[in-house]
Amino acid sequence: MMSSSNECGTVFIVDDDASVLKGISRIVRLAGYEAVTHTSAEEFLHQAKPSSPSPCCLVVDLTMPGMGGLDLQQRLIDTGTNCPVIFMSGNGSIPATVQAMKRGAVTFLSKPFDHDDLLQAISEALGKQMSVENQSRRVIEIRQRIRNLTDREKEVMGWVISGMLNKQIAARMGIVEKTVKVHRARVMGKMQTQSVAELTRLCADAEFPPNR
Amino acid sequence: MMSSSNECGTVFIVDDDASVLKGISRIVRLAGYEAVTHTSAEEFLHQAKPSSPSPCCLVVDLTMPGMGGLDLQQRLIDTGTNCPVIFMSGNGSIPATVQAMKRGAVTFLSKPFDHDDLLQAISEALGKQMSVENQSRRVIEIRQRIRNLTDREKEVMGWVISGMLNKQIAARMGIVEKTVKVHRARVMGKMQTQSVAELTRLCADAEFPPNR
DNA sequence: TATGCTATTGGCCTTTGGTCCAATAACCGG
DNA sequence: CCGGTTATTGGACCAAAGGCCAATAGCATA
Repeated sequence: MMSSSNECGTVFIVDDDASVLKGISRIVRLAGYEAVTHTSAEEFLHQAKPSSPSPCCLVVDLTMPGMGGLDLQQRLIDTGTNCPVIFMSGNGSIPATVQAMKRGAVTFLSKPFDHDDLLQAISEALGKQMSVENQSRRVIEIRQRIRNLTDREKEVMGWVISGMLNKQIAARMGIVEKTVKVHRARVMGKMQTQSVAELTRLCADAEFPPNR
Repeated sequence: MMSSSNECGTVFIVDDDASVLKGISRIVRLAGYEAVTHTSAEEFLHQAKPSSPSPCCLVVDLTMPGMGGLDLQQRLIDTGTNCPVIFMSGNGSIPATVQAMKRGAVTFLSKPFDHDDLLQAISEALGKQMSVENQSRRVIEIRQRIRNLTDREKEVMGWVISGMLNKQIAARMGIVEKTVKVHRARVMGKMQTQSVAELTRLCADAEFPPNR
């Protein structure tokens, strides 16, 4: 449970070979990371808990009985699990490497590999994870605010960030300008923005599109 | 000079083996693309003309006398040349594949490869090229408008898209509000925008940051 | 020196945006 | 039927943004 000293990330390791798990686990722990091992992709999927406190990444073998590394990676993508993947392989093929990298793998290590290469990949993965995680957290926050808007308010916001005047918005929505002002004010309040510029950026980040 | 019929893209092919050039060239032309061959990376760099009319991509061998495929790819990146790269290799290594993909290669084909794999890769590359090119064209357009702004106008724009009021901007710049209004009006004119929301999006796309 | 561009400011007036207080109406779950 | 939420509108008022016309000053280049 307790890692060595400085808690700077969790590394999930998945390989059907117990000795490999043991070896990599040792390397990872010595570098100050927490290591969690699994002997199959299925086991990992059942037990893995999403990253809450510290960033994490996954070191996985390409070929395993049952679900392989590529399948696992695809599964993570499908379930929206944001966790960088580092591949290992004894007899990896170029096509497998291409596919893994296309899907966003951090790197693809051929066994046997240098310990430093692994640690460097882990460092890169955790760094990437952290920045993506930060961005993701922000987007989730913004979307939460948007969910607190009523349909009418969302509609008005869409027009506002498209640069329409209150008068024009009112015309399009078939209501009076005064009503638009009210909705607009509520939008700014709920979105916690002080200006249209800010609001525009928030919506862009949350992929909330302007109305045509 | 004249390609077969439908001009839907140019494929630059670089390989030191003339027979390979000939073979691939034939496949590419039969698929309706224009093929341009070079026997070395150096030769390509000297003679290549940037894409003006039709989209283009590059099919390059990994290992060649002199500058290799990876070196060529790096060179293109360094010079800001936006051209998708497809790698070919007879005896490619995993590390080379990883590096190529990390730098944005479309794919990495092991010789001998299926003709359809190559054509699919080319199709993907040209599609990518086109969308990137469109986006890039837009950004260049916006930056051109920004270049037409005077320093003072740029400064005001930075404050405007950060959501500041004219009064606040005036205070920060040590000038009168009236002057800010004038600059602001010129900014909206030169940037061809009708609203702060629009302006904010243009600046975001052109990576022109709001003032702190 | 003259001309042109830029920055700066003033006044005046109109349009827009935003706030406060208040009120009506529809709808929904208890 | 009542209380809570949402949508809607009104009036009064103030602040902010923009347009139009005009003017001064510094600077660089022809």
